[in-house]
Amino acid sequence: MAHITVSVEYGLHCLLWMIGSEIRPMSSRELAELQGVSPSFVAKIFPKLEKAGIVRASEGVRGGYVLAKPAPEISCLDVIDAIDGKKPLFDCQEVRGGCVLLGKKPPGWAINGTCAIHAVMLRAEKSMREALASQSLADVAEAVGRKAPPEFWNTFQAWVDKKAEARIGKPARARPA
Amino acid sequence: MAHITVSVEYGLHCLLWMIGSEIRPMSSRELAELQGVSPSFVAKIFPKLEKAGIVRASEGVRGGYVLAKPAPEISCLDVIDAIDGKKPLFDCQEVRGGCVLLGKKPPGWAINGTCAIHAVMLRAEKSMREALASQSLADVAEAVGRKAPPEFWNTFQAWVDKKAEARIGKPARARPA
DNA sequence: GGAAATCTACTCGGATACCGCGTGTCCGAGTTATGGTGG
DNA sequence: CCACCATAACTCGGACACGCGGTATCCGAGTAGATTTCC
Repeated sequence: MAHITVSVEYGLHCLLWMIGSEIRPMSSRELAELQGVSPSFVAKIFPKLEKAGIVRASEGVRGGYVLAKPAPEISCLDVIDAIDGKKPLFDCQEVRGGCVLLGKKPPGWAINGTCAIHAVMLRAEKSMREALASQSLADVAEAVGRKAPPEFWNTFQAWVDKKAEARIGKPARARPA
Repeated sequence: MAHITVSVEYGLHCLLWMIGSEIRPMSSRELAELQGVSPSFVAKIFPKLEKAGIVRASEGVRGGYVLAKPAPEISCLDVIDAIDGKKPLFDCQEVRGGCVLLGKKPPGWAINGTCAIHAVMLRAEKSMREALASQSLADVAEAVGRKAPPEFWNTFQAWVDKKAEARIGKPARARPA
């Protein structure tokens, strides 16, 4: 298990597919099927992205999710914090205050301010977060687009259109009984 | 639970206490008692530090651990990797290869090279590791020493000496039967 | 022919099990220093 | 007085349970669209 979870990975991949599809919402089921991952799991991720203001949900038979902001304004860090909940790199246990030499009531110099070890971790965490914040969804999408051949996007668009059409024209068919 | 574990925290705190005590080894029990943490847990950590070449173990009744290198040559990153085992920040599941549009045998352009999302994570991980590698045990110890009053170190030395004396003069007393 | 009601299938959203890693504890093997014993 | 030996307590080192967070799944509430029916 790594610090950045699989949920974040799925979320980022989904968001990349959603770029350019701001008009026609994509459902969590479509996104899951497209990538060959568990639909239930993907469905669990998106409510978090919606609460964070990264995507906007629309309900109903032709509903789904749409990016709530332009891709350049969504950073990887935003997605990570939205899904994993801003969990810290390091959880200081305040060991310094438990030293037997300090007694039950440690003096101020021992517990005031930030623990020196914690400070190192905070600096490292800041570097990490800055690196993640500097990369937007658009940046990542551009890197992906540089590799895929142009024809692939036509194939993708055709797949989306086919799925969109399959969602209409079926309801209220001949009554079972 | 955070990415950097409590084991690392305990290990770093112990190593800080060991600086300057290169002659008289400190046992894992002493280090635990000094800080008011579980002796069993501390004892579980040190074998990893020894295998990584950070500390040197000596056995027997007056045994214990000693820093294997000068404090300025031990970085926080060394300790983290030694205890937590160089676990990555992000574990890429290669989602890109599972896209249904690519079929069972994805073309080379889709799976060659590093996944774009993975690349972002690797850059962030590199930044984090560099920040951790730039801080040595000596640096952290200096930050701690700047806060503690000089008298405190005398108290600490006295405590160590008392513990060292308590370890001798007891074995082989009058036979029970 | 037009408009309202109904019905279906789809959507989101949260609540519920399973599993693996980290935390915490314990016990066994080996070694060193001590104290006594014999020469 | 010196060298040897047995003893005991301490050390390290790895193997064994408990609990929490992440992964994966399922089911219920609500909504938009299409069909059907009635005027």
